[in-house]
Amino acid sequence: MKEQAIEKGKKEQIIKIAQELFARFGFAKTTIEDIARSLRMAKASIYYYFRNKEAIYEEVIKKEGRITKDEIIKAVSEQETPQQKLKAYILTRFRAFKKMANYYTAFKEEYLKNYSFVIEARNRYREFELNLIKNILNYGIKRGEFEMEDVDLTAEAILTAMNGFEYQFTFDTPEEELERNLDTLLNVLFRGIEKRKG
Amino acid sequence: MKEQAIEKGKKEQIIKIAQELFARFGFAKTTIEDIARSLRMAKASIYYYFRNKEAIYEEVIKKEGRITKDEIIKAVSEQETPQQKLKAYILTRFRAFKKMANYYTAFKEEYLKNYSFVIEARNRYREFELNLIKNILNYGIKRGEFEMEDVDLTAEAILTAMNGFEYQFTFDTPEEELERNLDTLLNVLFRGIEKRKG
Amino acid sequence: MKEQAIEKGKKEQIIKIAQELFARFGFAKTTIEDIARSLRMAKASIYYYFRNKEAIYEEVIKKEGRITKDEIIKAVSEQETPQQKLKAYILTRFRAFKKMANYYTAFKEEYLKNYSFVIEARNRYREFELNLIKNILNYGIKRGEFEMEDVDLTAEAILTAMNGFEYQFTFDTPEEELERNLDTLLNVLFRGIEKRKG
Amino acid sequence: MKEQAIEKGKKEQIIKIAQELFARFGFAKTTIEDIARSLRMAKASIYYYFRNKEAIYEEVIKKEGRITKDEIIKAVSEQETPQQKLKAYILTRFRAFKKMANYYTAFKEEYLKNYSFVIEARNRYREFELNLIKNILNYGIKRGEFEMEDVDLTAEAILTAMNGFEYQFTFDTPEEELERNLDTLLNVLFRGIEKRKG
DNA sequence: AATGAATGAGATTTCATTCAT
DNA sequence: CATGAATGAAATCTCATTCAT
Repeated sequence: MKEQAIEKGKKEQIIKIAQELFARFGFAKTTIEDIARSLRMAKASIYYYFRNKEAIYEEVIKKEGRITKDEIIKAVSEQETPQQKLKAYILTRFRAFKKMANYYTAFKEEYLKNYSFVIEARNRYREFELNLIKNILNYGIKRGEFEMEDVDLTAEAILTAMNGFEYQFTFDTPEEELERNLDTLLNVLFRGIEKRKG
Repeated sequence: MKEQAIEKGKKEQIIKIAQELFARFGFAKTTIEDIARSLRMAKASIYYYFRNKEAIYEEVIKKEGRITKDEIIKAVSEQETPQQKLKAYILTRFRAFKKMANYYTAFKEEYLKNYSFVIEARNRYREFELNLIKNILNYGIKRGEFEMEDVDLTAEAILTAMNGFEYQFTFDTPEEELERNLDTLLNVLFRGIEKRKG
Repeated sequence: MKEQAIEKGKKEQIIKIAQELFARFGFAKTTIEDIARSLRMAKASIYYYFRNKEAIYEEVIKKEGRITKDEIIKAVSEQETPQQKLKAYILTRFRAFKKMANYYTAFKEEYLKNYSFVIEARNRYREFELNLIKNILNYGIKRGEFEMEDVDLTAEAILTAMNGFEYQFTFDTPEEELERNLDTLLNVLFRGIEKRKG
Repeated sequence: MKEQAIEKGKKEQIIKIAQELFARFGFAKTTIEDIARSLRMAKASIYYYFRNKEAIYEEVIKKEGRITKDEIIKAVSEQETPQQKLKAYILTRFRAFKKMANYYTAFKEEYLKNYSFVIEARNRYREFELNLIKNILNYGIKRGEFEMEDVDLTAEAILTAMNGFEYQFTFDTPEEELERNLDTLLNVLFRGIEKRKG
């Protein structure tokens, strides 16, 4: 039972720390030195495990993507009604992104988009989310709870709105405020704001 | 009638170019050299007009904030119904952000938030938007077109959803697709997705 | 009358020092730091004048090529007989290469041949020398002093032999020894080593 | 009968690979990692067999020197006439150097000359060659085939010319072209280029 | 008002070498 | 024997900033 067992591998440690630092300071402003210092390693040692800075970033992005998806799938499947599923999806997504800041940021910063793995990740993720939402909507329609003209377009519109949520989290909005906000949003989503005639 | 009149001031030119470059490559990845080269100036000359790189950024942010607000106010006031006003607001905001990428990005990147002027700008802008939305909602209620439990919360929820739109634009979604998407979003916003019983 | 007048330009100074250092330690073993220190400049200042290390090397090679050719042309044209011309060519070439070690080395080291400018330089130079030798040989033939089966092949053979001279200089053979050696070589070149029958 | 018997010793394997790599990329540009990777060994394992990089190089040089000399001696002794011996010497030397690039390069690169074993090798080799040539020349004189004023100087001149041949091989001249070139060179060497009066 | 020149500080990366196992 | 891991030292290169003119 070595210490490594606890340390779960230097490579993972590096990814873990890098994840935090990239999230806090961005890719360009996080230095290899920063990462090494955080781990009490020599700068050169990082290069034993990773080809270069970009390679670390790639791993971070992939890891965050994997976890984000897993968490969302789990949370959604645990819910019964389509309304609850939608809420679980949004909330989990929000909480995930809060932890997975890099994943999110990678899709934003123009210069990061030069990296092909960023584009791929972003496309795959969009596909994943769109499918998830469509599934929930169809499930709701089958259960007679939802009705809408075009499922695909509605899914896209919802995804768009959801992306607004990520925006919020960058500012450390307290969890409670967010949940309240989310409820209102869902209310609007389910019932609209227009007066129901008759 | 100096040449400056035509050139509308070197300072403004610098801001203009910086705006573009920051938008494209981010603050950290845009160099003073880049800015100078684009203007066919010497790097050192930039420092005649600006204390440092950060100062240029500050001006860019302020300018973008001013313009964004102006454009939104104008577009909203030109519309008649609250629905139209909301649509105009979202669309204008979207188009503005497309041009004012820095304004938007500044609010995202963690390390940029160390700059106090970024925080201030972001707070002021949030206030501005929240007020605008509330005004539209109240206007809709007064006209008997909208109904909702809590105007403040609904305004926040809408703002949140709107932020999702900014997210989209980073990926050069074609305008037509966006407008269609917006219509669906507005439809959901106005009428919800839940089946109307009876 | 500025100091620069005497200093004949920092760029040239850098080339001059780099030329010496590259000659002494080779391209790989000469550092930018070495060059900067020799000039009492900051390392970064070198980069003000040159894009990178390779760019300095390129200039050094070009300069040495230019000077080498000029010196050879001058020396050869000052001589009257073809024998004297050949001797002048070889001797000047030798002395030039002694000073222009980089030019010579560039053609040797395998990894330097990755640089296209090295290949170009080497080809251009070979062409130059081959033409020069052919001209001298033809001149000798016209004057009735030389005879040979094939001028082109002979020129190539002589060039090959001449390249042997470069080899010597790397070991700081004293000039007098070399001149004596050269005379013997020329003697062999002119008269051969085979016994003349009859 | 261990596996080592087949592998003829790890040490020799290392030398063999190092020989190739040094030849291709030069001493400075060949890394221990390169050598290890080529052998599918760990970098650290190299240090079990060799004190340091320089020690590998020393062995490479020594090995190449040994083989080069052996091959030359063998080739020369197999020929009958002094002319044939000279040709055999030059051709074998050329072919040897083609394979033994390090041996040759070591004598060139300034910074390698800091290593005493390089200087020694080079001196011993020069002595070896000079003696060989002198022997051939004397043999030719005894047989009444050669005549020359000073055997020692002529030997040095020939050696010098021979060195030109090494220069060629760096550029992958095809064998056939080289042999043709060599014949012309030998022709000049034997009979000179001056017109034979009478 | 403008800039050429220069630089300090720091970033990424490379590599020979060591050491514990 | 062999090697995974680690690192010091150094190399290349970048860039915001300063300064003299």
